Amino acid sequence: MPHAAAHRDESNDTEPLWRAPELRAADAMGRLMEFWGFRRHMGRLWTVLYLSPSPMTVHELAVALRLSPSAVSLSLGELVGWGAVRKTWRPGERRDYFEAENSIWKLLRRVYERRELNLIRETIEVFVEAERQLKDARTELVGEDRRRVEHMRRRLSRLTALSRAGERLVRTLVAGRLIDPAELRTAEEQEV
Amino acid sequence: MPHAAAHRDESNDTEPLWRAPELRAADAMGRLMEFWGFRRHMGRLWTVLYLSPSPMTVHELAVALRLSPSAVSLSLGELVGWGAVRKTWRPGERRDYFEAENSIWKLLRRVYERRELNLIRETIEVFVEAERQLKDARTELVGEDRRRVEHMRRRLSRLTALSRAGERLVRTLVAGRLIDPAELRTAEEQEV
DNA sequence: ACTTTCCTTCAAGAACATTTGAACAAACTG
DNA sequence: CAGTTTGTTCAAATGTTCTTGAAGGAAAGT
Repeated sequence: MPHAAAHRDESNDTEPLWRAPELRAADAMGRLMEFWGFRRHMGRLWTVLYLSPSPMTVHELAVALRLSPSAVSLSLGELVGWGAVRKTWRPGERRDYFEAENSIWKLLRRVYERRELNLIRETIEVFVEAERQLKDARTELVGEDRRRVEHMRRRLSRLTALSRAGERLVRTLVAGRLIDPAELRTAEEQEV
Repeated sequence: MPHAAAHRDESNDTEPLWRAPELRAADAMGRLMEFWGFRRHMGRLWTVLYLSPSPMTVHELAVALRLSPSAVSLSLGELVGWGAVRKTWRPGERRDYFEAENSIWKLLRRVYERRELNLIRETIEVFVEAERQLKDARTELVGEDRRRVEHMRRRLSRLTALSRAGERLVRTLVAGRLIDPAELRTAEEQEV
């Protein structure tokens, strides 16, 4: 029987009743995750696993989301890398099962720590470096140009101060402590 | 003289000393903005305007960032739409000048209000709708399937609760009041 | 050892977004 | 009122990211 596997799939085309709402929720979360800078499919896959009462295989996920197994594998791998999904096994079976990390708070924290904090830090570094360059340039200039560069330097150091406030803010979030947005507001009001 | 304009540009290829640091800072901010879901150029343009002591024309911006005037015009228009840049005029002159909105806090607030808050609200709506669909499906099912759908419904309502907590959190941020990340943590721990 | 099943990797093709130059429009000038 | 300058819009070209099917490889069973 050459098309055994295919037949199995196609004969199973009586979709379960919950497929439609599952897809809707998964797509909504996919949109959110895409907006947050991840692949759309990562959010979709995670949601299906999160809603599922038991771990699922690549094939089951592919059927649920109408994706090719390779697409599933790709995004699933990334999710595992972020700790959003874990590989598990069932005693007798050989194939892999996947289950969602259920603590969203944990996930948020991990992403902010690994990704956003790094990005802010790198940005701050560039600002600081640019500020240094401006300082150097200033000594070679006089009159109009010098005043201009001095203005730029002041503005740039405001950006730096603001970014530092942002960094502190994210660190506070990750630590789960109270966040005061006023720090952002005042960071840009202070004179240099 | 056919190439008058071109000549004017090319003769002006002695870059001011501050061009390099300006570009670096603009690119760093562009990266940040891109990560935040805007065009890269929007961050770059805003930064150049923010650093500049006086409003600038489309042409000046194009030179500073090595962009075509059309690209500048496009992203500048979007920035104006977000209130991040304002059009101004000089008494005698005919051409448009652009200047940056300097209060970054104001900008953050506006974006969170207009964009992120909307996105969360739409997501919540879909979750609620999907939950309703599951409820409907539940009545038609028995045994294993019914338990499965009930599990999905519980999970989905946890997602909804969490999103609602997120929405409140953003609203608190916009209002400039103290944010308690613990609300997120506890939102997903509560039983339905 | 061979087969089967399952997952992953890869390269080609498709879909999508960005960038640009050209055409257009508006606002002033002589 | 024709001619310039300046900004915007649009369609074509370019570049980038996604998606997929085919090939490869690991693990378990025969």
